[in-house]
Amino acid sequence: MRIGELARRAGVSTRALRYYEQQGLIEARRSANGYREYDEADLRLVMEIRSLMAVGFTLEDARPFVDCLRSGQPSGHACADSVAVYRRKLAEIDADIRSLIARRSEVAAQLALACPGCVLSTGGEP
Amino acid sequence: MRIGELARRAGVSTRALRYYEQQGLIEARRSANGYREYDEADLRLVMEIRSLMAVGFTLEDARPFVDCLRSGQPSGHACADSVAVYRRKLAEIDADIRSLIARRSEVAAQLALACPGCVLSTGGEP
DNA sequence: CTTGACATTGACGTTGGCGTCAAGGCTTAC
DNA sequence: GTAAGCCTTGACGCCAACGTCAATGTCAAG
Repeated sequence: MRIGELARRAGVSTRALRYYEQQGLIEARRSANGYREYDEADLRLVMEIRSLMAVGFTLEDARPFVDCLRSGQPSGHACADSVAVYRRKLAEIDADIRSLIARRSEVAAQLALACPGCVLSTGGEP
Repeated sequence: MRIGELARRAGVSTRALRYYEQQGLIEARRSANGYREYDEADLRLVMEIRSLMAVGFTLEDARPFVDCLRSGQPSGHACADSVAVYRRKLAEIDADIRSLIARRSEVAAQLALACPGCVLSTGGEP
């Protein structure tokens, strides 16, 4: 398939696909007229990238998963590097959550000073 | 005082101060040679900005607080606009926390699939 | 033949909050 | 006079992940 079809099927823009290629995440063979040609394996790569980005991974974070799939593994998280990224991202997310909770309490305290009673009506912590 | 002293006392760069001025957050009168001249009130403005940024506010978020102080209020959160920003930011932070927690559980689930036992050793949620 | 839908590369724009030169002017101390 | 240390404006760089435009090529259908 060509880039437009891959984009539609993967739910991304053609620009994004060219960008992924530029970043070395995906490759395409070229047909005689210079058009990129993709197959079903490429679609799986792009879907893997998008599902990882959907949970907050960067393209660099996604790279080991893509490499894993391209190395012939049936799933992107079957490789040690991918698992390492999972663990690192989990730690990052935990740190972010802790930081946000700390900020929340600081802001809530300031709001309580500025407008007693306002904090109670905001709905509280999740 | 001139820009260098204000920068030192506020703990910011001179570049940051010029940027705040460009964004209309602070003003400076000019001495005969064209140098910016600041007073203690300006120092308070900059400290207000920094303390807000320290808890994740953008410069735009800080604007109502600065306007409040410049209007003669003794504290930046004494105005209705400031309180509104506090409430909005609290809601934003809450949404961010919820989103991060959702991502965390998705990533943890993927990690559990990829490497059973890994999740338990990461320390758990905050 | 031409229209239209596809494709190509290249390059600039976006967002926020500055960092980092560049090229020069002012002031004071030696 | 000259070195040091302050200041000025202007302008490009950075980070991610593309969006968007430009100018052009390809190909099947009418």
